[in-house]
Amino acid sequence: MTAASEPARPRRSDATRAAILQAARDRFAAEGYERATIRAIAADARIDPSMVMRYYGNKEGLFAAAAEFDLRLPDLTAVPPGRLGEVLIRHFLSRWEGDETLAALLRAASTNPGAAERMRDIFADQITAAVAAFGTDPATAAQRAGLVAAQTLGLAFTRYIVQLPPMVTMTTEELIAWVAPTLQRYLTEVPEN
Amino acid sequence: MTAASEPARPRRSDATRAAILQAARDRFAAEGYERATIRAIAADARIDPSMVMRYYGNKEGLFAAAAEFDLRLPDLTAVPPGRLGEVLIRHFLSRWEGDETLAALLRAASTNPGAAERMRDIFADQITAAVAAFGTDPATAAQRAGLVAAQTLGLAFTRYIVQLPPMVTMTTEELIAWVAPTLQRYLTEVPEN
DNA sequence: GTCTATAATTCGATAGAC
DNA sequence: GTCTATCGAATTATAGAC
Repeated sequence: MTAASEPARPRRSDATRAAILQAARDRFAAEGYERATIRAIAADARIDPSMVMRYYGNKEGLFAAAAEFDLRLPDLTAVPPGRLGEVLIRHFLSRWEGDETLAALLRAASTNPGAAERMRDIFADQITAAVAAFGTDPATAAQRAGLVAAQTLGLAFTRYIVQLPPMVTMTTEELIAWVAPTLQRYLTEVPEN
Repeated sequence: MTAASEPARPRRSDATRAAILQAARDRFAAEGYERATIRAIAADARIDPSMVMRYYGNKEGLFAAAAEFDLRLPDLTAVPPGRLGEVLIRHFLSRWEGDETLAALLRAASTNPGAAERMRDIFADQITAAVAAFGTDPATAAQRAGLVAAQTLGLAFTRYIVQLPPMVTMTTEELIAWVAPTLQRYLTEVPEN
């Protein structure tokens, strides 16, 4: 048994696996879960479709591997309290401009239950933890995190998926100027009711 | 030629057509465009699959007919200027709670280009017109409309599609209290940059 | 108007040679 | 590790009987 504990030796198939994952992200991001076919992904990666099955078992396993995503949220306790909203939206925009994994998740989450569950885990857990960590009113931390996710995902959905003209045209700085105060309020202000 | 101009005489097939459209909305809303099959829709409507083809030509035609949607935005010029955000979000929530057409559009727009185009038309045209009508800074009217659509669709996406727990749990009044000030700012306040 | 039968594709997944 | 061949199932869409 020479397996299970050799992180040092790169397998020869690692390049193939990486090519498959990259092609899978592209296809899932562009076409969603159902329309992205294993055959097309394999063709993009210049390998045989059966290799995809061999490495990832089935289509769901491939998606699970391709849709791994970490928001990489910064430590909000180290941010000046008045600039939390700006830091957050700036981070989100830079995090997913140029990484199509989020687009793949967004498109797939609309129709695939597994993808929706992953989206719940990512946004609920990671944002809730970040929001709860810096301590505004623990009783409403989950609500605040949900609202941040709603505004953030709405921006991504309209800008990258539906591509509403004004949302596509705006520069990132314009978006930040508009949305930062919204997130700031969701994070720090006391509800009115 | 007795056709083309008899809006008075109800065809005997109208009940069938209505049943098909209702079943189509249900399926498209629950499963998205690709996974909703004509066979399943026909079975729900208790008719033969070929009838769907006969009435609507093909799957895209069926979706186009089923996804007809009007936001029915109120006349914003008749609203007290300080309550625009609240009126808008309250209207949105009541408009689509209980009408699955929006859910069908949201799910389908993620993967179907035609559905995305329809979503652009609805939200860009209808909201832009409503925003432009009451006259805050015409130069940024399109941006404001886009931001309203982003926050609104993000709410719908997280509450009805992805079903983030906090967004599902909140009551409509809680949502209104949180989101109304956001829309109010997008509609009426001057950008900071 | 309604249904049967089926054409024509396409897909995920498997078996097995090399 | 890689590929060929193919199965079995599901889909949209069509042709045509009644």
